[in-house]
Amino acid sequence: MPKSSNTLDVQYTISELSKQFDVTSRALRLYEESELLSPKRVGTKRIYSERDRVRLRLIMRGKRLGWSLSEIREIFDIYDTDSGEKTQLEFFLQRLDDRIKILERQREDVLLSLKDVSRIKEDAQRALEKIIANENKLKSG
Amino acid sequence: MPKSSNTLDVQYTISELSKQFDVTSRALRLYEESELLSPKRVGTKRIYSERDRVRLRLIMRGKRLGWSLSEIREIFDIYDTDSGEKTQLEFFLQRLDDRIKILERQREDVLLSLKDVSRIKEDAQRALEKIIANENKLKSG
DNA sequence: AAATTACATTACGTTAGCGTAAACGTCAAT
DNA sequence: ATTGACGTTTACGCTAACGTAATGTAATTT
Repeated sequence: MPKSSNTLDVQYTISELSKQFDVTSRALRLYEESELLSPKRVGTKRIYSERDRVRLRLIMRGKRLGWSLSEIREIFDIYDTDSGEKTQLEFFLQRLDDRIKILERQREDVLLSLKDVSRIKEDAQRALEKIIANENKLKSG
Repeated sequence: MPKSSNTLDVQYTISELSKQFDVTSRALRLYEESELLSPKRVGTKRIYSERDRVRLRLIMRGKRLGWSLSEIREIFDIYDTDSGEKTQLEFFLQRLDDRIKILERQREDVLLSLKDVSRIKEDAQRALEKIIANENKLKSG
């Protein structure tokens, strides 16, 4: 029976990954130092797995939402905790609830901002149309 | 005829405002230096208006979404631009579209994160319930 | 009068998140 | 054998967004 791995055995070099996500290798090394990524080594060279790629996507998402690296790590810790014990699970659930609250706040904030900005845009568009209409009037008149 | 002002003539001291929004006065002074707030002075003391309060709320919202002070200022600039000219209006609309794109990206990111975290929470809850069920079994058995 | 309170300015300190060399190793292609 | 392309570590530099004195002033309170 061949060794079957459910996680695809794809590999990436540091430059491949940095191109894919448009980050510098410096950043990738920092994320590793911050324990967000954990590439294997072949000699001295870093080899990133599919798992690392998935995590990097989550890192970038977190960054777009303004989270710090340590906040992102907290979330990864939650993902990883093997929660066999009851007390650990309860603590774990508490932290999840905290995160959800923050996310819901962010959702609200985004929606409000979108609303504001869209309103301004409509105003501006109307103003622009007025100017254009006026220009046409002058031409034809 | 008395001078009527549509904007309420409420006033706030720096400490009032900092308590209301739970920020330090140092931060408020920094926001002023960054041209996000523009309190009047009575002697040397800062007097904040209702407009400042509204802006501070927007600042805090922006911060929760991870925006830098200069990004927030960009938005305020958009709010403020008096767009009488066509070219200015067009430029203005372009920047609004940029903002909207970023916001929509953020909205998507928040929703994806909420989805992820909620799934993890459900898993954890199921695991916890299993443990509790097992405890009860042991007690009654 | 003395002390407290609330504000002000000035300026140095701190942390996060990288950017940017410098100096070196490794391997394939010319 | 040399040149590039790609990788490594080490380490100093930089900006943003405040924190944190230190010191001063003006108005109240005791």
